[in-house]
Amino acid sequence: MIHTQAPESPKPESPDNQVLLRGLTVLRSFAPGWAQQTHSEIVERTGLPKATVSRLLKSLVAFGWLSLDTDGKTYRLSPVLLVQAHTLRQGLPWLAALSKLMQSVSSKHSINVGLAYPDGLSMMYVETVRTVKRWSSRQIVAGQRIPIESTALGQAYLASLQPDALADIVSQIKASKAAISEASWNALRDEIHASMLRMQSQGFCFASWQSGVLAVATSLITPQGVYSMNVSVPNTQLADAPSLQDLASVLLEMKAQANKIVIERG
Amino acid sequence: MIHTQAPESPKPESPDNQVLLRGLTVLRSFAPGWAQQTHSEIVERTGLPKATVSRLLKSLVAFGWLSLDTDGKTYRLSPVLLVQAHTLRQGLPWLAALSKLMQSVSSKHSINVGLAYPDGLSMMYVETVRTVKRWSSRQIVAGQRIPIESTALGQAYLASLQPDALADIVSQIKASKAAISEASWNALRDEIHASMLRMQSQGFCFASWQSGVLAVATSLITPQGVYSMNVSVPNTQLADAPSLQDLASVLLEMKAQANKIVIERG
DNA sequence: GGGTTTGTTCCATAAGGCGGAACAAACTAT
DNA sequence: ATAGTTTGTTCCGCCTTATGGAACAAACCC
Repeated sequence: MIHTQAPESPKPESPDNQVLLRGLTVLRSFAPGWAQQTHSEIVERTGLPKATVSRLLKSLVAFGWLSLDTDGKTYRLSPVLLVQAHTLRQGLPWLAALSKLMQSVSSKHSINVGLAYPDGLSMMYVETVRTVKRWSSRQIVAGQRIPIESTALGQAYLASLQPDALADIVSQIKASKAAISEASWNALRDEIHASMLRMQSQGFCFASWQSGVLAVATSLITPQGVYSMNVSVPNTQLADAPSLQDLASVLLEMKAQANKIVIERG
Repeated sequence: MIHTQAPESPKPESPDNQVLLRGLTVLRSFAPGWAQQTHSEIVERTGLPKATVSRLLKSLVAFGWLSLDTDGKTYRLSPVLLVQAHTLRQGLPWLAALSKLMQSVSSKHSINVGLAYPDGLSMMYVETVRTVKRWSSRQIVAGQRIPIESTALGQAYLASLQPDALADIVSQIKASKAAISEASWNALRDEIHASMLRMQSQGFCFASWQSGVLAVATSLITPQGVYSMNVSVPNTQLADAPSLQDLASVLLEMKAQANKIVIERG
């Protein structure tokens, strides 16, 4: 039905489920920073025709995936989505036990602990435990995304990939960074490479340029895919601040126990 | 495209967006207790034809809304959904401040505090704060659903409805309770009625038959719809346990402050 | 090694999605 | 008030693409 498309159209790829894709695209357009949108904003952000968006919005509201404010203009995701989030967590059989482990590690060492999952070129936090004592400047909560290429969390995931998959992601990253200079691109590339080696030899990795925070991360392989865990502390100069080595040993100990949990609760 | 439908089909209502509806139906079939499903389970639970489900699953995985386990058989919601949940919360402008309020109330009085939103015939927790001290038997987390008609939380919501909307919901509840006796239905009906009167006169309500827990609730009206808040404690016989009146006054005080928050952050 | 369950691909048919344009309604600035 | 602008909905003929039974393939299980 791609009436828009140029007439040549040599049947490119997958003629699959236009309507569904478009509806989900609208749902996706509600991303962090765009939690509420009007019809015209959605039209602009998705690039879909006015009439189409109008129809989709009506359906999405009727089906209970979007809700309309009392002003009759502002759309936002329906709170019912939280049920899905709840179900999702419930379906990760090892998550409950791992979450407890993360909490005990966090409170024992007064460090922040996070579990993340890859999402495109980002890592997305699935579960986080912050210590109250050492307050971190940025709020870190489940669902939040951070760049994949410049964080320990992301590099730990990259290190788990097969060479071809890695090459694919790296080229995507490069494409997304068209603006940066060749030199800093090379630096980034080297950084990633070094992290991979460190993962292989020592089992963890860290990203040197995360400002204000000292963090190490490692991967966690589950039947549901590759996740990534980190521990971090604000990068203070306090005397009792843990060293990189301290963090790494805590992390590796936690990883060992996490692996056991994942295997038990498959 | 309703090839299935009986041939009469006098064009009943809305011929709107079949594919989208069906795709979302599949997503919805991942409900609490059904966090992971195979193709055939989905076919059975949704009632859709095999071929259709096959196509939809392929699309939903490709679009990143479902994920497939490494066994190639088990589908579950993609962790990326947590981004949507995060966005959703971010889009409730008053939620962050209200959450802080809830936490301070909870820790000050050692009680559990909850915020919920109606979802069909259930109330769904949007935010919960449990005290560590008095441990409640049931785990209460965001996304969890509880019946609307037999809880303080639900009755507080019902009390906010217009008469016709209320009648509609009540008849739905009755329909869903076809099995119960006329007598206990009448008892339930009276209970709801009494709660409504209590809401109007005193501003809060409670449900007497929630076992093991003493809870009071009230409504919270926002530009995004009517929410419902409760405070509760395990129903112990301890000497220092708060009375119903204690809870109610805490709740009403909290409601007053919550209303201010909602108005400020509209 | 036959029978059952599970899942994918085919294919002719026509249902239902498509989007430009016309229309309606709500703001805004004179 | 009034004209112009922005925002959103409905119409409608065209035709793409969703549809589901059936055939097929694969895994599973006595």
